[in-house]
Amino acid sequence: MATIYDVSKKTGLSASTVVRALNGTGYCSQSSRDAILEAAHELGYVPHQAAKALKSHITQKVMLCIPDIMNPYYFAMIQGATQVLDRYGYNIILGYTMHSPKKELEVLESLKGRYVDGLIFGSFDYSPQLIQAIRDTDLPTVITSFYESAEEQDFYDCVHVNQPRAAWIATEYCLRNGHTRIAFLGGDAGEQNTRERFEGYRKALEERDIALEESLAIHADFTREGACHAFRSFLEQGGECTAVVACNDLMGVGCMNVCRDMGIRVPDDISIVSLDNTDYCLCTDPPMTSVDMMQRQVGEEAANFVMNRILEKRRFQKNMAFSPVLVVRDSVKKRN
Amino acid sequence: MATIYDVSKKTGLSASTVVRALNGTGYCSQSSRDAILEAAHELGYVPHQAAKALKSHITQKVMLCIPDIMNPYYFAMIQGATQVLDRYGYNIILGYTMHSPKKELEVLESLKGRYVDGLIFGSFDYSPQLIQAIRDTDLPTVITSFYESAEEQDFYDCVHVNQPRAAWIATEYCLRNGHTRIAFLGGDAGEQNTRERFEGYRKALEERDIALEESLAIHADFTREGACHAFRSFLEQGGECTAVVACNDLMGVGCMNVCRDMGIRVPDDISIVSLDNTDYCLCTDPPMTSVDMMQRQVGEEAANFVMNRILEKRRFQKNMAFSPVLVVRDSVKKRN
DNA sequence: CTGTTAGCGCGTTCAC
DNA sequence: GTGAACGCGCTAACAG
Repeated sequence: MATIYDVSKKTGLSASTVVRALNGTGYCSQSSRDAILEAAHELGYVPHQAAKALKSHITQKVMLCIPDIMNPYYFAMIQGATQVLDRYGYNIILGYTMHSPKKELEVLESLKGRYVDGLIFGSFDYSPQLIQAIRDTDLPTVITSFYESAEEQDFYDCVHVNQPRAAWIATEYCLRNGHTRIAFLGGDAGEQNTRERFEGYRKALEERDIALEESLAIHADFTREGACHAFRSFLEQGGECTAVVACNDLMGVGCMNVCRDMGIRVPDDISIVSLDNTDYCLCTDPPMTSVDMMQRQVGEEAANFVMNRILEKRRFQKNMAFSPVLVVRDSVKKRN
Repeated sequence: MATIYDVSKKTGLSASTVVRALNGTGYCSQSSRDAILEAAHELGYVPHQAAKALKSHITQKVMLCIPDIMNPYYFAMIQGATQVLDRYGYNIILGYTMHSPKKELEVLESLKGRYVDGLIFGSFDYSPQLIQAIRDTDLPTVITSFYESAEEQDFYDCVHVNQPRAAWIATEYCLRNGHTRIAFLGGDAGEQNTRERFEGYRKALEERDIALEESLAIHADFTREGACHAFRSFLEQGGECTAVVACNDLMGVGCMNVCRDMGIRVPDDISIVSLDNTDYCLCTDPPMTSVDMMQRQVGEEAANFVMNRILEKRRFQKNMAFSPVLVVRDSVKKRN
């Protein structure tokens, strides 16, 4: 591997001149610059990243931390973030926390090794402990959820989609179509994510003076299999509803699977709305009505925000909220 | 951020003793070790990755290069690779080549900056130029396809699934079920991936003495939208078939979409088999019969192979081929 | 068993 | 304009 010293030797110029020419920083005559650029090219010189990072504290890497790689929710986000970071010459390091708080803390701890310049962090559940761990990394960070801190914070930004509103939109759409017995299919009730979405569901019902029924809240685990199991149990135990709000597409698909297996027609017997609007919605029959959670945009803006903090050394906080958008397809029936 | 010098100062021992204690390399008395470990813990010492990499040439990172983040084909592969690498304390850097040969070369060029220890490289099309570029990185590499070189090679391994066989299995399954007019829905005919799969399709027909019909080979682009468009054109222009072998699930779903829109029943009117066996197959109605391409296993073994090269400094070549497995669901009808 | 020393490749003074 | 010299934090001889 060629170093600046090889270029230096080849051109007869000093190493520091080589650096100045290559980085376009400081004085360098045109002729020297030309000679250096040519020599560097011939030698296939590429700066050694570790050396550069050690000296300049710039790694050109951002960690993108997500709870679940197999969840399609994150694909568009990864894609959006990747494309923006790529424009800045930045690479993504994947942090995979496997939906585990313990693993999340481990990953954050490892970040103290300073191998990234910034962090985009997605979690299902922002505990105070987690926020503290994020703060301890002392890294420009964007979290893809909204976490209001008690204190004035200036170490992280929030780029997120209004979760309660997404569930509200889905529920309200069912209500508007004449449904009143609407089941809520969510994840673990203890997690922020599910709590927020449930809140939107609750609010929509309340606004229309429809009593919340404990038994209509079904808790699964954000997977298709889990939803199948939970929704089947619900029905087998005599649960009745004319519509389901599923907290993600995977669970919406699970519902559809159960309906098909049990001979229940969608949307004639049961209507289904899910949240996420991934490509899964286009595979089902009927195509599934879903609330777009703007994942690509979240990924893009999160990347823009970290890069802004990194490059401009911005210290004050910026938050951005996207409003989710209902995408109507054919899985909801109008009742009279 | 704490350094070994901080630990050194705090314990009164020299920096090298600190290193020996921390890395468990070389002599160090028990009492010194205890003092050092405690001090390191108190200071929250984490070794600086860039410094470590500069000195030891170990980055603890592997690049995983893929052509398309939104293609579900790769999710399981990423997941498999991530989990194995995680066990070794290695991180994944995502290389996203956007299905572009130019971008592939750019990414490989950047790797000369030595910011990873190894490379897992997926491509739709291994050109000699690409292979040369991979060789030029001089990095332990695994490609997720089989590329037989003219020379004896020792710089990369192949972990892949037998592509012609996958298409052969899909086609043969249709034939076994009495179909003879079987359409082939592939990607760009110039790409290795499509060529290989077409070869399996061709062979299956040949074995049963069924003439290959030019017009039954439909070329799209591996996306759902592209497949919709191509398959619809095929039908509208009078194309006739009783079965379709789609080169990936996305395209299989596209076919199903078209059939639904045109009032064609699956599998009664047209049978569909796809390759990949991602979760999309479980969303469709009927569930789609597909050939499992063992992506998780490919990811896992690819990771094991790179790690083996990195840690054991293995130089000779190892190749591993997985046989694809047919997963029968309900999208193929038996004809008599 | 421990400490001193000398780089890894690069960026940044600071003299010239 | 240019080059010499130093240090980022860590590792690996080597001498003690």
